[in-house]
Amino acid sequence: MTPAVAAGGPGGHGAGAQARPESRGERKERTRRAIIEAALTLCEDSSLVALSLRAVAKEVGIVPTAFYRHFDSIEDLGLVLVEDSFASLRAMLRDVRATDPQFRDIIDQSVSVLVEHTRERHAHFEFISRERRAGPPAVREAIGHQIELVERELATDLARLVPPSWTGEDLRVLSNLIVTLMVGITEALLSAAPSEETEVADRARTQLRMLLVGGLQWRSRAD
Amino acid sequence: MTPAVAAGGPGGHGAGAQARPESRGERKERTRRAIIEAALTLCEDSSLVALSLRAVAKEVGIVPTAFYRHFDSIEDLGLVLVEDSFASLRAMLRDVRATDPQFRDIIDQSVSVLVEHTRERHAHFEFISRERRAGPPAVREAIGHQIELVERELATDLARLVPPSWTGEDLRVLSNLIVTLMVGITEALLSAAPSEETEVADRARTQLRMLLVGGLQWRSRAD
DNA sequence: GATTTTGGTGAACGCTTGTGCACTCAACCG
DNA sequence: CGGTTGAGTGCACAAGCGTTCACCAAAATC
Repeated sequence: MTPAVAAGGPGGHGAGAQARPESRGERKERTRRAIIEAALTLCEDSSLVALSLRAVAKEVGIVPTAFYRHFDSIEDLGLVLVEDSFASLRAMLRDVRATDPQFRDIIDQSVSVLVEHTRERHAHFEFISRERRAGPPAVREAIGHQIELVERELATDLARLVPPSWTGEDLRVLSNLIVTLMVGITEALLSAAPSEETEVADRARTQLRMLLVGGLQWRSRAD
Repeated sequence: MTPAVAAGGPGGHGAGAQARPESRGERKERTRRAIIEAALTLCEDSSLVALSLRAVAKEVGIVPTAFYRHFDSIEDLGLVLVEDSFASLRAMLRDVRATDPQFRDIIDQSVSVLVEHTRERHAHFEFISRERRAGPPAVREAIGHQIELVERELATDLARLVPPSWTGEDLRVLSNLIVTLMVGITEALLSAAPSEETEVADRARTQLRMLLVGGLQWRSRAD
């Protein structure tokens, strides 16, 4: 028993080897998290579809069969990873929205937040970007669904920034355009060396400005 | 011997079993193509990193070891698939450029060409889209390099369409923006049901218009 | 304190995997 | 015609795979 779930890290926050009992539920949750983290790490340079249950188990330090106490299959695990990753993404969106809305330039702020979160939750963003197209069908679907939700939310946000003449369809088209570009920017950020990072970010700011100028003008001209 | 490379399909174009000799080189090329095609088909619903040499061999109808007569490894095969796929993409770009340049709307034409080629070379475009992020490192790099080349070519094309005040940097930023959007549109097209296809295409046209209006105006305003 | 629950164990199964090696036999070439 | 070449074969191996099953011991429950 007692799996080698190192999980948290070396220090923890209690130096003394106090070793308080730790309930069964806590322990289970701990190895569960360890499995999730191991999977995220291991599939980083391949894909979920190439990830083996045994490799995950070995990384965590449990026997392969113990895996089934937590997940039915790798695909099942994948769906949890989708949720986890989109939790990160939504945390980022919250940060974006939290920036002072009457600040001179929303774009500068948003890109900065994106850069920061991409660096901090690198594995999560890479996971989404990779499995969105290469993952098992169910995972691909789940990711697609989540992105669509984000798109819809952005559309309602945009409604407050554009002329009232815009239709819902117009909003969805622009929203989709922005999300598509943001995905592209994020992917560029992910495969950029640390030194190229600010270069990519600056380019992204310019591009978003180009896009917003066009998006807003396009419609008001067509009225 | 005599592998079961069905390759072409049932009918062929010569009904009589004339069976002319076929040189050794021809035969080798034929199974080589069969391997490439089989790999493209098999990794369609997973990824190169999950593709097994044996599965490819079985699909082609040869014994696993015969694979090595043509490729060193799956990754080696992958690099060939990259070249093949980008041959398709470049054929598309040629078609795009071939559309009458003084035609009223380049965008409408370009999207139509994109839709057509995406349908026709579905497997190639899916391959690029998937392996670009999920493939073996060498494959990812090769794809990234090819996309960068396309980006540069587009930049020189754009130079003839924008005010002469634009710098090379401006051109590259806009080019990158357009390519990023086109990649996004292609991916939307790939995962769209046939019935949604024209809807995605219409949206794409609107988005490209938004983007070009913004891109061109943004710079002339900043002068 | 006795009983049930349950996360983790370890051996075993039937497959698939990549790769090595000795082989065949038809196309090729001198 | 005789010798060489090389695409494809067939077997073998060790390693890895997902999954099964009976089992254990500690936590949880009664």
